[in-house]
Amino acid sequence: MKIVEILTEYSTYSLDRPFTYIYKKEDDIKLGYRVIVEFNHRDIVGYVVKVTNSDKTPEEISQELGFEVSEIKKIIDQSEIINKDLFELAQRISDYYVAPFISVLQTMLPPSLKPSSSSLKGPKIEYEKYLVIADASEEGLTNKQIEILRFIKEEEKVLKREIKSVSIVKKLIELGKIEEVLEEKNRFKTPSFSKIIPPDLTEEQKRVIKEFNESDDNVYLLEGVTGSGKSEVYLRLSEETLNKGKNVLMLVPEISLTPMFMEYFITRFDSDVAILHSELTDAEKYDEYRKIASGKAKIVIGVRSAIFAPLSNIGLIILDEEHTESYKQDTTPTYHAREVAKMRGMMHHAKVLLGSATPSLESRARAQKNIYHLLKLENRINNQPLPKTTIINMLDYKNIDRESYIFSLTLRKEIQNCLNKNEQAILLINRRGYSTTMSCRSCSHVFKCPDCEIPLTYHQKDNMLKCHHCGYVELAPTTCPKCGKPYFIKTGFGTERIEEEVHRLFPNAKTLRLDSDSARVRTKISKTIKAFADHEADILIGTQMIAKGHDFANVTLVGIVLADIGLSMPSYRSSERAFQLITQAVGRSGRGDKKGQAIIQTYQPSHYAITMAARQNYEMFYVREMKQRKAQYYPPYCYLASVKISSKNEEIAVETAFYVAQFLENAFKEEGEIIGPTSPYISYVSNKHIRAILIKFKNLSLTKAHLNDLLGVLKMKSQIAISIDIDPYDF
DNA sequence: TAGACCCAATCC
DNA sequence: GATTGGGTCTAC
Repeated sequence: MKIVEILTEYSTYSLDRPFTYIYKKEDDIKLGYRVIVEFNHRDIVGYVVKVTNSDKTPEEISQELGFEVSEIKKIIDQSEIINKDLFELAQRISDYYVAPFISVLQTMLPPSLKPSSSSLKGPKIEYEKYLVIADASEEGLTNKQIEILRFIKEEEKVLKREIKSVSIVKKLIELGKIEEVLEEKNRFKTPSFSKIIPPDLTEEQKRVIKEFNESDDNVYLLEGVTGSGKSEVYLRLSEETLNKGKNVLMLVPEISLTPMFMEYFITRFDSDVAILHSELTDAEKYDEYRKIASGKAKIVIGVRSAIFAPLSNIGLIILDEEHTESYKQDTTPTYHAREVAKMRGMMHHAKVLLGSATPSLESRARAQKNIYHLLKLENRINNQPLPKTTIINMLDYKNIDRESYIFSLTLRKEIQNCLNKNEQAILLINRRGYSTTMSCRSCSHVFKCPDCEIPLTYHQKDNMLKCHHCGYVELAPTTCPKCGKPYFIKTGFGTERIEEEVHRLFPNAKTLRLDSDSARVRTKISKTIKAFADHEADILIGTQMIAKGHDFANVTLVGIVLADIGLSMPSYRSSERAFQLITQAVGRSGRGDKKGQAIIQTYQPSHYAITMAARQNYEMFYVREMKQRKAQYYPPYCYLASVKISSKNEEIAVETAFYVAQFLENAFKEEGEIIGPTSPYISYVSNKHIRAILIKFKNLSLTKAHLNDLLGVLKMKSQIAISIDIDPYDF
């Protein structure tokens, strides 16, 4: 008999420990298998973390442990779902981010494999039936049968469903002439492209590649202005890694960038590429995952969670646009792909390459201190000039177009010029939907989310009001629920409104819109990007999704409709975020032979994030912002951790938050600075009141110990939920 | 995390 | 007296 320790599928701190079961049957049961067990009157999925043999009877074991042990009901897997490396990685992540271990496993694995009941409904391996020859002798067969037999012999292996003569096939199988074999089917079809000859490298690129190769350092930061050819460096270094027989893991910040990189890799290398991102169906994810795990893929491209790809023998991990916030997960486990990449790099002795035109301050500061090896590309390819940039002060009436309060005179004129020359433009507005608020014209009633109490965004396309924080939606009303009048005011604008304005002012321009609303339709993102690249539209309107990394040769104008969004956000990173977004967006202009320009509309024309982004001057921004961070004591000068307390009952939330703050004050004393409790920017989401406490500290292991103590004390409390975020972004 | 269990409020 | 709802407890 075996004593088996399992973790339950429940991802909560109070259950983050093994539970003991027994298994009497002979079947193999090993660490890393999923099982079904009864747990508190319910069948759930468990994950095996330890198996020991025992001669004792169940009664003796129960006696010894002091509780009744029950039996494992069923074994789900025949092999471990993750390998040893990933298991160890999960432990490190759980430890670093103070997250329940099972929550890490659940984020690492595709829907079909995760230790959770939902995985049982997920797609399974799909097989395809093939026919092969078992006995090629033709004696006693009819001519028709011989025809089919010879055909299969010729082809060696034939898809069963492709042979129409079902009855003959059946007969041949009966006679033992041919037999069926099952092969796993891959539901994701990697597109094919014809191979291209790599471009010549610039002297700068050669120097950077040489420096990378000659160094033994682990982590590199490749800082290169937009258009300086970072992608080509990634490709060359990947090639060398593959030639050494090692594999490459490449992370991109947005789904919209995977097709581009996939094409780059496929057109250059013969090795198999696997893709992991949310445009894939669960079945496709599962197949790609198995393809990687079985060693069939040498290159993996994907977004944040692809850092968990079961790729072995990794030689190089690349994070493109390493500053991107989407690399940080904001739910438990609140991991950052860069940190995980570093952990994996250490474990595999793989080099980690972080690339960006606008590195995050943390990374750049580390490079400054030689923790990362700094590599620089200072010039654009072919010495293309940087786009000419104009900042438009929207407060100045002279700039205002009387026919449009959204576009300034300059932007409107330049869009027209761009269209006249048959060139393309990108308009960036970092806000989706039509209007940011909707209110009643007669009684001023503002439509708000019933669960979060923040104004609802009006979406014209489906005529609905949506909450951008919790996902609440309702049909847009025809009359005011308060006073019954049918007239409304819509203030503030988003992507939909810009698109409408463009149609009004430039009726002949063809437009495409891309934001996370379009991401709801599978493959919409990649299709839109392709359509724009093929010049099927003149103007692309979108959120930050379109600002990063794309290489559209015919784009000569980038308009940032309102650069201030984000600057007013209450976060210590808001300037950095705005600077990066604007710099990246400006960099989309003039990447081909034609000269590009960018127009930045703003109400804060002298804000340093905006002026320095306009000049694409990262170094000056870095120095300026580091001063700011030092003065206010924020990262990279310290570490941050946040504790969020949420409850349906506001009083309990507040009370607990004060208790937690006090507990942490006592624990840290001089070792850290406790801020709060505070009401976060959004303090009421999905019917829950939230309070937060911020810890600024230097000693990470000490902090984790204190946080674990806190969890120990708080475990028993009901009606409250607690979440911990290490290196939070929303403060 | 989610059901069982307990107690109190509420209904007819 | 039965039913419903909320809060608390606990799991191997």
